[in-house]
Amino acid sequence: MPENSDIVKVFYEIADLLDLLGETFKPRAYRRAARSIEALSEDLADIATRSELEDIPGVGKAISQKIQEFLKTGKVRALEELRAKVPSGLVELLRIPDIGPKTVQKLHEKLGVSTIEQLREALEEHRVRDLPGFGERSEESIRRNLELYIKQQQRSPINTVYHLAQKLLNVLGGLSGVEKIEVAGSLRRWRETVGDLDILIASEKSEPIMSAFTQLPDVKQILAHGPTKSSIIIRDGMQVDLRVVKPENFGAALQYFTGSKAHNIALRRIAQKRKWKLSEYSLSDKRDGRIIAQRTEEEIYEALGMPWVPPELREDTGEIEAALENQLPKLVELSDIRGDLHVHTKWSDGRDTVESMAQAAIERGYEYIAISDHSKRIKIAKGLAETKLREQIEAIQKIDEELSDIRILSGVEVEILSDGSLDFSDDVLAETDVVTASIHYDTRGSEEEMTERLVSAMKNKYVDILAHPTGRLVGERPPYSVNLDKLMETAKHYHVFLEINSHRLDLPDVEARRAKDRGLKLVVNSDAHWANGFEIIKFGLAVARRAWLEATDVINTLPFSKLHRILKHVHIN
DNA sequence: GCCGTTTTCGGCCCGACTGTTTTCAGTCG
Repeated sequence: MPENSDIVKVFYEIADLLDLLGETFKPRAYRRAARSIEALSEDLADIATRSELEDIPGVGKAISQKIQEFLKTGKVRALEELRAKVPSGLVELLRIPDIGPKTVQKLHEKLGVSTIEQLREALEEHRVRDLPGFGERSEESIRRNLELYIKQQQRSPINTVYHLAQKLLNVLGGLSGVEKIEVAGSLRRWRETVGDLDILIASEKSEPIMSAFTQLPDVKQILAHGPTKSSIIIRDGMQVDLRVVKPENFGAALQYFTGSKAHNIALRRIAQKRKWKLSEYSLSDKRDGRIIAQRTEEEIYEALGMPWVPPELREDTGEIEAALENQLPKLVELSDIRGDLHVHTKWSDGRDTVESMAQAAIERGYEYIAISDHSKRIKIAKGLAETKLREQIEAIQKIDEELSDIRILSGVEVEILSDGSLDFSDDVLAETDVVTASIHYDTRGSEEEMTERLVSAMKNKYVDILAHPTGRLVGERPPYSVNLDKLMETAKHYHVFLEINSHRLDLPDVEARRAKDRGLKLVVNSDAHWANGFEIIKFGLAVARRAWLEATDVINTLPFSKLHRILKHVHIN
């Protein structure tokens, strides 16, 4: 069964090929359709069955037909025809920074370059500098960009970039003349990975700030250095873009640089209809240049007829329509979170004791935590055998009685074995308060096998939570093959809560949103392995917010008095 | 190729920076 993402790839490739053939507007149309489809929470096949493909924004007659053709045959003839017209390596050349369709065309027509390898040769033989409109400098720039492309075409997980950003904000925020400083871009939207880091500063004088920025001790390469906009590569390979604007333009600039690109394009279309234009400086009247809004994001959104849209939602996946109808969700916030149901201790592979984890949770203002150490099958994580687990349950009970500020639940992160059975028998599970099931080993089964394994675990009458349901670890490990629709259906039927794991970012935002759409409740857990580990909940919370989740969609926003009623077997004392 | 509170034809987001030009094209975000 073809997935939406397969047809998305087809349309992006068609767009690239049309670019290379010199088309201007058709590529945009295909990209717009591709983005719309990426945002769907429903299978194209189902939409096609209802003959509603053309209701998708950006999808008209021609694209609708191509979707149907793809669903039927698994191919799109128009794509095959385009591929036949364009040498196969050219599309990859477009991936190199600063090389666009026009440059690729020239490289191919004048120099016969159609692959990365041929480009490298042409650069070595200094043939690129002889192209019309090119010179020594542009040849050198292409050489560097090619190196960059080969070395690191990767986005970094948000947790690593987040801390780098905090450091840069501290340094740059301390420069004289800086009135305001904010991160923008995908980091402000809390995307799970970040390609480059965007920082925005409000100041009356930009040049000194730009000079200081490009002379930071960690700068490895300066990509651009203008009076208001500069880009650098810092030592660990991350690209950082800095933009300085006047304080009165800060709102418009922040809106603009936060993106996403798709969100901004959609906003501009709305502005355009009113004969206005929206730029990084202001929202203004096209006819007389009158400024309508510029100082804050709130003013700009309000002028466009909608409330301020939280950055996490700005992906053009329905948030603008919702905002226009005043139907934005009231997103779950950190202050809504009352506890954490996935916490490890020294008993298995954690670093700290039950007491210190409880103390750290109290300091965060939590009402409850569940200690859920690994089960015996996971030897590498010192998984607990039955006797150890029983000892731990007793120990936790004691500590729970001593500490009046918090409830400590006895939980377990029980391994789902290869055959779908659990690492503990039911009578052992029954002694705990909350059971979290998950998979850590033997993850290479087929989609059917992995799905069946997870489904049979969820059918166990003691399982409350399925932890990191897809198995992915953002930036490191891909998900296992699993049918998430089936998984969600089962979770709903057997009252299992799917986890958003703050360390792995699993479920991913898109899937968490689908889960909500299906009426499931989720739990946002830290998976903390030491006392300072609770703070990473902010990354899981960001996933929840990007998934449009409200407090009522997240069970660990409930007070304990209500939470224990929806878990299957909490022992109340 | 898509779309419609000026439109079923004629538009399609906006501006900074770079390198090559001598007024601009290409790329990016």
